Amino acid sequence: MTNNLYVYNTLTREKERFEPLNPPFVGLYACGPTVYGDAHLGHARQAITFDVLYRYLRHLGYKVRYVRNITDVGHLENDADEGEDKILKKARIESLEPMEVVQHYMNRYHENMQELNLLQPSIEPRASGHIIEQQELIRKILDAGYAYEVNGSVYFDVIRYNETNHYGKLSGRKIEDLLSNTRTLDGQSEKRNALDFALWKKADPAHIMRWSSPWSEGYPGWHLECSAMSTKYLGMQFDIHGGGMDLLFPHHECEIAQNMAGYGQPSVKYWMHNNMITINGQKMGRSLGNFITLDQFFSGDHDLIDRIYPPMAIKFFILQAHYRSPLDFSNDALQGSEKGLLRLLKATGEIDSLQPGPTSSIPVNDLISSCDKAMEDDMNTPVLIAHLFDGVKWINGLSEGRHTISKEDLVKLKSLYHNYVYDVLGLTKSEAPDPGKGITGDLVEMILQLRSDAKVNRDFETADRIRDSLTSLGITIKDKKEGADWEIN
RNA sequence: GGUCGGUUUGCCGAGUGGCUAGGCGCUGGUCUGCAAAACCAGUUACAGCGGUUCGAAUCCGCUACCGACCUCCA
Repeated sequence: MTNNLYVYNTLTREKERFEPLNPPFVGLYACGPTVYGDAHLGHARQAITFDVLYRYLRHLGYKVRYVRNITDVGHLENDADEGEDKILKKARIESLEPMEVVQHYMNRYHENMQELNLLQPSIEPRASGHIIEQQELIRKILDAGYAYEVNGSVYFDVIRYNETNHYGKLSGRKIEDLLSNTRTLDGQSEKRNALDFALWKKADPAHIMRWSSPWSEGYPGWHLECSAMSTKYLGMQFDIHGGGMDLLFPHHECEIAQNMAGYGQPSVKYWMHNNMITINGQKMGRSLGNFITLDQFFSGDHDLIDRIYPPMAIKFFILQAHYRSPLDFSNDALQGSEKGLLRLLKATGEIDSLQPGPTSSIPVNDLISSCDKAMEDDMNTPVLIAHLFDGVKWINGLSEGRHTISKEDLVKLKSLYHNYVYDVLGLTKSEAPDPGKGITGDLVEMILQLRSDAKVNRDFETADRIRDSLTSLGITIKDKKEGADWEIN
């Protein structure tokens, strides 16, 4: 199988030709959420980025196993030996069993992902279900001499590892710099070095989430689950590992170290990272408290949001920026995206009703190759979308008889839009609550019929009065040739 | 402080040496009883200074400003 796909590999900081280890199979692992709160716009970007990659690889003909984990064990609030597990904290605040918290937010996450029309991953492993695998990896790392046990906790020996490997090769750091910049935190006495990170933590008496192990009753370290689960489901070596840029260091750096130490080989061929979403120029994040959840977008229930934004508008907004660029949230930008999306979807739907002619007045093949090239160039969705908009002008022109298209080209054009708009980008017509049903809809239809009658009688005064009244009620009339359409604002 | 990245037209956002990115907005037009919607057209910017080059938003240097990571974070 051949392709011309190039992806930016964080490891080499270059765009590299994508060549799977075992074609036609592709292993894709993406870091999913820690389920202790509602998903926000940043989660959407991560999920959308790798959903499009998954869809695109499938479109190219690969058989992809897409693994996206759910972190349900919880991490500590900071890297010291104290702090509180986030899920535990949430459970305490909400008076729930930790697994109730996990289940609740996991369900909500899945709902949001479905609303964004994302495909379900092939496997969605949970950290809590892979304690044994994680312990086995700890055993391997201990046996290899890259970890040590202290008081029932096991730590990764970064200094030792760095003697034969480069700790920091993914994030472009040198261990000397890291050492000189490490902050002194309390409670690090157990570690030989501040850079060392936990593989297993002994649980203090108040810690509810705990499992038995050869070292202590405790819980796995913060970076271990991804190493253990990616290996279990994708093998010792796999093609792509993705996640948000904020996971680059230390999370992914630690993963690399764990895999090298435990399995003796690098696990990932291409590391891909999506950039952050910013709000007023600053990263949107849970720890910064400046995030807007997806449900808040969908319901319009947030001070910074002017109105309701349907899931597809959010998705299109994200796709109109390249995944490696930061993307700044604003109401204007979001509203612009929504309008553009409607235009694109409308034209895409119109292709089905186009009639072919003897010849084409538009270069369909050029459009196809431009679209293909955009995606091949590190999944450049904004450029792809720009080309699709060029085609929208043509489609409209075809509808209005300003252009002609051959039968052969029409088939190509149709499959181009279906492939990219629906299959690869995963856009759908927004499933807005249909106002055309129920008594409200019937009433509006009845009123519009009265107006229509008035128009036929050239009683425009009455017709306009009806329109003005409806407008003041927040109902917009859209007169068309076939009759009036309407929508509630 | 260290490392990395960014500064593009009213807004969002592509683009890496010469050719209009695109979307939204705005302006004009077509259609329509009028308006809206829809469609069409127009809307040429690249932080500052210096350098390389026949030619730079695009390469190099400096300055200013912004951000990310360095602690959990998509």
